Amino acid sequence: MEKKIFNKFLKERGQKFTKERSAILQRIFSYHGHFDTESLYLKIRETGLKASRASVYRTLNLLRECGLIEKVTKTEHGTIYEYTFGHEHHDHMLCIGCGTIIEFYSEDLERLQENICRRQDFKGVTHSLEIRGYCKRCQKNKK
Amino acid sequence: MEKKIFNKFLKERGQKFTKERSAILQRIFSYHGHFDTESLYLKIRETGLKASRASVYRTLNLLRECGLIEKVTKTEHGTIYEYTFGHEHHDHMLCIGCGTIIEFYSEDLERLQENICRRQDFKGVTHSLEIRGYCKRCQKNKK
DNA sequence: ATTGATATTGAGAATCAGTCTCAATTATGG
DNA sequence: CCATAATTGAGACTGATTCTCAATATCAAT
Repeated sequence: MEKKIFNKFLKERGQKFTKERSAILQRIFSYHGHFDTESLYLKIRETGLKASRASVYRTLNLLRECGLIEKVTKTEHGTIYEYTFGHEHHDHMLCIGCGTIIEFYSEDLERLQENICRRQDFKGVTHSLEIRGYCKRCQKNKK
Repeated sequence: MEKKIFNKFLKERGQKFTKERSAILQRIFSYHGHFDTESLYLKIRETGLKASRASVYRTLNLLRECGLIEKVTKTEHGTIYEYTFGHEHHDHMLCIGCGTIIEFYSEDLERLQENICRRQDFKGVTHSLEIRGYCKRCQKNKK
C-alpha cells in the first residue's frame, strides 16, 4: 500500500523506485513508530539489505515530501521521524527520565489551536506539541 | 537584576562571573526576544566587546541551566534561544515564508494540557507548541 | 595588594549529523 | 534490448557545536 503511494509519487516526478528505496521503506514500515536515521541505517545493514547512509538520508527526505513520514523532533543525536501514513495525527509526551514517547490526541486541543490561529490571521499548516516531563514509572522511581 | 541571578547561580557552583560572561549576558538582554548563537556572537564582536565562539556556546548552556534563557527550537541553521526571565510563558507560531516568530499565550491551552497530562498520569514539566504556517503578510504575497 | 588554587579563555582541532560530488551502475519506457 | 536519465556509494565537505590545553583571569584568604 505505502509502496504504491511512494511509487506513484516518484513516477509523477520522473524518479525511480529502486531496490534501495524499497528496502528503506520496508524497514521503516517495520517500526510502526518512531525511529532515528542512524538506527534505521544500521537495521538495514543487519538484515542483509543494502543502502548507504547517503541513500537513507535522501530517501527519508523523499518520504517526508511524499507525506508518508514526518519529522518529530531534532535532538542532539539527530532527527527523529515517525511513520505517519495511516496513523491519525497526534502529539507527543517525552519522558525526561527514560526517553519514552507517549502519543496522545485531543480533539479539543486541535480546535483550540485553530481558533488561536484564526485570531492572529495565521494560516497554520502543521504543528507539534511536545510535553516534556516524567512518565508514570519514572515518577515512582524518583520517590 | 539578571546579573545578580546569574552571579548567584555561578557562586553556588563555585564558578566565576567573568568579563566575557558579563558581555554575553548584556547582549542577550538587549535582544528582548529571540536570537541565535551566531548572530549573538557577531553582535558581541561588533560592539567591541570580546568573547570567543567557544565562550558564547559555553555561556548559553550555563544561562539555560540557570533558567534565564530557553531553547526555542533547533533549525538547520542552529539553535534559537529566547530570553525568558521576566517574560510570561508563551508558545510560538513560526512563519514558513519569512521566518517570523509570533508569540502567543492561551490560558485555555495551558489548562487543557494539564488535563491531558493528568489523564495519562504524566507529570509535565515544560512544553513547547510550535505552529508552522504562513503569517498574514506571506499569505498575501502568495496570492 | 600578593598569592595560590582553581576556573576560564581562545584558537584551532575534533566531532557529528547531514549534504554533496562524481564516476559507475541501474531502472524504465519504448 | 537500448538509450537515457536517475541513482548509488564512498568519501569529501559543510556547518553547528564541543573539546583540548596552555596561557590567563578570578577570588578568597592572607
